[in-house]
Amino acid sequence: MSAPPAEELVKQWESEQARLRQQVVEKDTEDWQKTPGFSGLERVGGVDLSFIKGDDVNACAQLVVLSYPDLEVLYEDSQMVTLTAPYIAGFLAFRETPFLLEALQRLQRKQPTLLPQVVFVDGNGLFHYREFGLACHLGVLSGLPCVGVAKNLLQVQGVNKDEEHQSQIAALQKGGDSFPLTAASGKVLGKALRSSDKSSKPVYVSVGHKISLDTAVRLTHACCRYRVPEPIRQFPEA
DNA sequence: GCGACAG
DNA sequence: ATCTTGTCGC
Repeated sequence: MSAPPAEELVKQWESEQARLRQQVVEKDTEDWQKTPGFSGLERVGGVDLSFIKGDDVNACAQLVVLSYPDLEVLYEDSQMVTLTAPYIAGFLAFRETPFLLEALQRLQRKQPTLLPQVVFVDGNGLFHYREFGLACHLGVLSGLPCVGVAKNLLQVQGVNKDEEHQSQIAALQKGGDSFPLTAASGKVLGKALRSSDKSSKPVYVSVGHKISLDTAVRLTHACCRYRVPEPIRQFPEA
């Protein structure tokens, strides 16, 4: 048997994204999201896959749950996994989601009361070529509210890393300041957020699932001690 | 040929 | 993603 050509795979993945895209909920669905201080929010999660050296097949899938607002570790899980799908920009979810979901399912089985009320994901949500990045994918498949936080700008739908963008970054004065990432269509796909007073390089926040963009940005800022939100900043060692 | 390319 | 040391500044 021969492996399916990459082109065929990509077509298949595109249609899968289009199908799941319809299930994304782009607004606040939880009570805690609607309060100024997120009252009722007690657990925030983060997921990530980390690699070693030049090995792009074996990775460590990690899930951490922190208390809110103290951001103390309540739960952590690390599992070595073997990846099957290649990394193709725009299709990160097909490579990582299965293992992130497994981690959430292990938690649900062992300590369901520790399930996070929102999950931070390394990568984009709606800020994506087809408005369905990793954070949306994981959100829809898990049913949990998810927030996408990317450390680098994906140049997509007319959003460019040009001089205008650079000057908007320069105008972010303090932690919490942000500016919208607007697609050619006019839709705001995400926001560039200065996540702390000390970091001049912003993070790129977008809706994953079951949360509004403004709430996602506000929550991200509330979870940042440094540039990257605590739940996805640094994970325990493998 | 050159630039872009979440993780 | 990951490889890597020092260095400059507060």
